Amino acid sequence: MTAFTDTDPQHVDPSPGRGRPRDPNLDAAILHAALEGLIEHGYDRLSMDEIAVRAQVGKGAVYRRWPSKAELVVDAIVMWRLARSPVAVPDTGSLRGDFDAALEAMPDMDEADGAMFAVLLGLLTAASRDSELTAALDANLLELARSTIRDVLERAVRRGEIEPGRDLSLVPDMMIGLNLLRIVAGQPIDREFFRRVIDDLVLPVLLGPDQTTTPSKRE
Amino acid sequence: MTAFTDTDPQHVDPSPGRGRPRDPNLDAAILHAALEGLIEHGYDRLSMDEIAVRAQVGKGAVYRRWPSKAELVVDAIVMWRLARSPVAVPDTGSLRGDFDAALEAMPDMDEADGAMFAVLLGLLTAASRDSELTAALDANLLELARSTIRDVLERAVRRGEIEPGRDLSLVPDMMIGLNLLRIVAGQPIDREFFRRVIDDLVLPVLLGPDQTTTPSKRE
Amino acid sequence: MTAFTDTDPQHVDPSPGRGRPRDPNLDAAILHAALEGLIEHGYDRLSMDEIAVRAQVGKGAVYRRWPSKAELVVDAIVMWRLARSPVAVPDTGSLRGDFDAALEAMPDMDEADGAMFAVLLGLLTAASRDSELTAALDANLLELARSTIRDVLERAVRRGEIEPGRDLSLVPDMMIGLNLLRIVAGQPIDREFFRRVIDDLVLPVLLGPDQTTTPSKRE
Amino acid sequence: MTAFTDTDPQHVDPSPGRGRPRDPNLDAAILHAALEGLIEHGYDRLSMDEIAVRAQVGKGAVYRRWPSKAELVVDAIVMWRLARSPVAVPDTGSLRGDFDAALEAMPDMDEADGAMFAVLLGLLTAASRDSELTAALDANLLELARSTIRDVLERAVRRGEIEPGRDLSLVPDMMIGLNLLRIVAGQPIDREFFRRVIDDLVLPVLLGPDQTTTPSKRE
DNA sequence: AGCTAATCGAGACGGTACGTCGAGTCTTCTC
DNA sequence: GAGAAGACTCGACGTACCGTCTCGATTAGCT
Repeated sequence: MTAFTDTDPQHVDPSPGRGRPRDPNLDAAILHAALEGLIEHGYDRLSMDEIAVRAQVGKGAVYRRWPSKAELVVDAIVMWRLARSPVAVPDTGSLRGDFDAALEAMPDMDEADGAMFAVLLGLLTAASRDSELTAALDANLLELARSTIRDVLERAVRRGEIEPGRDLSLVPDMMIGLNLLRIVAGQPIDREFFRRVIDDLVLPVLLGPDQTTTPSKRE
Repeated sequence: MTAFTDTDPQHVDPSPGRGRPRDPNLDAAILHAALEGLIEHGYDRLSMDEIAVRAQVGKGAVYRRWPSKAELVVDAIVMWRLARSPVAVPDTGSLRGDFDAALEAMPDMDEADGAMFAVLLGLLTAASRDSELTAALDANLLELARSTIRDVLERAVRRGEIEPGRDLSLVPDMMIGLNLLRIVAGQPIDREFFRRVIDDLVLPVLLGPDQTTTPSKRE
Repeated sequence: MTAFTDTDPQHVDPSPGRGRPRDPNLDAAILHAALEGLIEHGYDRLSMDEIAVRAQVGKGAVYRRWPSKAELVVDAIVMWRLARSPVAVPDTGSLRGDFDAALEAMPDMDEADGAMFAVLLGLLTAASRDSELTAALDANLLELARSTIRDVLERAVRRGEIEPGRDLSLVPDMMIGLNLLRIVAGQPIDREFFRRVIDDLVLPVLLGPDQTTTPSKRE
Repeated sequence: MTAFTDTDPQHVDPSPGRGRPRDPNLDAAILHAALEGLIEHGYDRLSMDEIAVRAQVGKGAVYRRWPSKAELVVDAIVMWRLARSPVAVPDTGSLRGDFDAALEAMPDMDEADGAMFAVLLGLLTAASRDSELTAALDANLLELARSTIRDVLERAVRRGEIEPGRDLSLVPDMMIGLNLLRIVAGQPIDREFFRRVIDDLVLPVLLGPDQTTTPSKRE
């Protein structure tokens, strides 16, 4: 189940010599069919038969590439995610500037994106029983967001805007977690919300005094 | 589909008088059977037939009360949540004291709880297409956690520990969101983690200087 | 299961003293409802719930009178049968005259009758696993027809039209069997057919020479 | 619903190139499983699930071939009937000799056959609402018996044993009808009964004087 | 009049079968 | 060999029906 960690969605091409080679167009066709179905029906109501029909492909071709519906759908979402954003935030010279730049670069959510978020959540949770799937999603989606934020923070530390000793490891997760909650509650993730997160939570944490000098009692 | 918003899990009693009334014991029996099955197998592998057999009940009795597996399971989880904790945090006289008390009152997660969280999350996702279901889960589970935290914060404001003008509306969601993320990632929610959230994020935000006096530029 | 042999469809009225007496109107209402449903849907598709609703009666009232759907339907058909024909063939003074009279007295089959025959057959066959039910149908429906024919034959024997020693026991069954076959094959039972049966089969058998003097070899 | 009239029980093979062809072994396996269950439990108590399990087949494979339980069972009975007897009666040189030969060739009814007859009858009834089904049963079962008897009669006419002008069309139906009645009444169809039918009814009709010269009055 | 008991309509109950649908595998023929 | 097509097993789904049971509300006879 190494599918998710590969940048390339398709799996090993075992013996490149003998026989008819796989049609590379089919990978994309299947992923797009999965994505469309996902947006229309959600994970549960999406059937592999429908994906195959949509992609004008036999079910064999699908299962030759992905071992299960769950994993196909994960790859479909990863593809969607990768195609969506540059992810890299430019260095503007200041922490707040970086956040402002990120906000401005943030794409407007259209309807499909909203549906996609819902689906994504669905996947995360459907995956919660399957540790490999969870790990894969974590690596591909959550880590992607985490590292983007981490980059911004590290630059600020290097600039001296943030005290060097601070443990900032929870900050990215805080931001991601808040977004997750918005998705769960069915609320939109827009610039307005993001700005409040930055102003009311992130900047106070980063720029405020270090509270760890007077920690709560430990047992 | 007003089922979820009722405190009482069973639905409308259409014409009270005519005909044999529903056996109220069955509601509980079915919910418990659903919960047991949920913990053992997870949402996908749980079958309505099994629930009926476990509860020593005909399938008709189940479908007379809940129109689908998903909605039954939602109610089962709501019941589980409600039965689990009073959630009220005692007033210790200080913000940090309240948090410490909450940490200590926090129940140890046993295996069933872990499974339950996973299931719960699974449900959130299954619900993401059904706005009523989402709303119900939100109202019953998320709001419950939110209000608990809000109480603690409001007490601190009244005591003068937190500056009165601060917008604290995001703080509860921040804490909940971080937990959600842990669940998604399959990591445990233990006291250690919670303490870090409080020390590294919550207290700095609450007790630090108000950053909103120098907000990021607004377009 | 003495239901079928009673002229009166309802069963024993055990203790005529205490308690509210059964509403005698319901017997007929239920039987008619059963009959209507039978004609509309056939035996299999007819449900006890529907009968109860049609008769504006609780299911309890039905099962208080008949122990099962099969037996209710049998009684419904017996009722229909009894209400339909005088059955007695007048003595015209000659065998052929009696048959002619029977033919003329024979009611025209309307559409409902056709459906009824089909249902009747259905019942006969549905009953074939239940010996008591079979016996009841036999006694109530087949024997009714048998005895009518037997009367005509016995009169002819007394008149001397038929040789006294002949074994005529198969003749009624022959006539009934031919009708049964018509029903099975979905063909109408009309006067034309009946006349052919009488002319081509019954009269030759009754009036022809006794073949039993030269029987086929017995092993 | 042309299934029943086909000699071959399975239905149309829609496009005989594309896709995996239906496994022809399954047709037989399912039919035999149906037959076994039919004999053991009768029509009502026979379940499609049991048939599928017995045949080691998924329910899908059953419903892909037959649209309902009733129609599967009809085909199962047709198969049973076809496999049972060559039905041809040898030419012994005389009418009575032919009948004697038929009697001797007549297989002893074992228990399964008795059950089968009952089931068969049950099917006729279930079929009585569905004219196509009725027609199919007629063609496959009744006509088979009719033609066998007709052969014997035609030979006798050719030999001159029976007057050439006689309308003998009712004779086969008379014999079949009597058997049908026996089945309905739950009585055995044995050689003794059959001999009485031949001696007391069939031979008198065939060899006696033609009564049609003095028919009953026509209106 | 009160008491007892069986009735009534209504509808919930356990159980069981129905016919459908989905996941993942296998098998045919064609390219 | 890969490709489309579609049959295969397995198992859950939600529905419908049977025959029973349980409500509150009648409706009699008996005290």
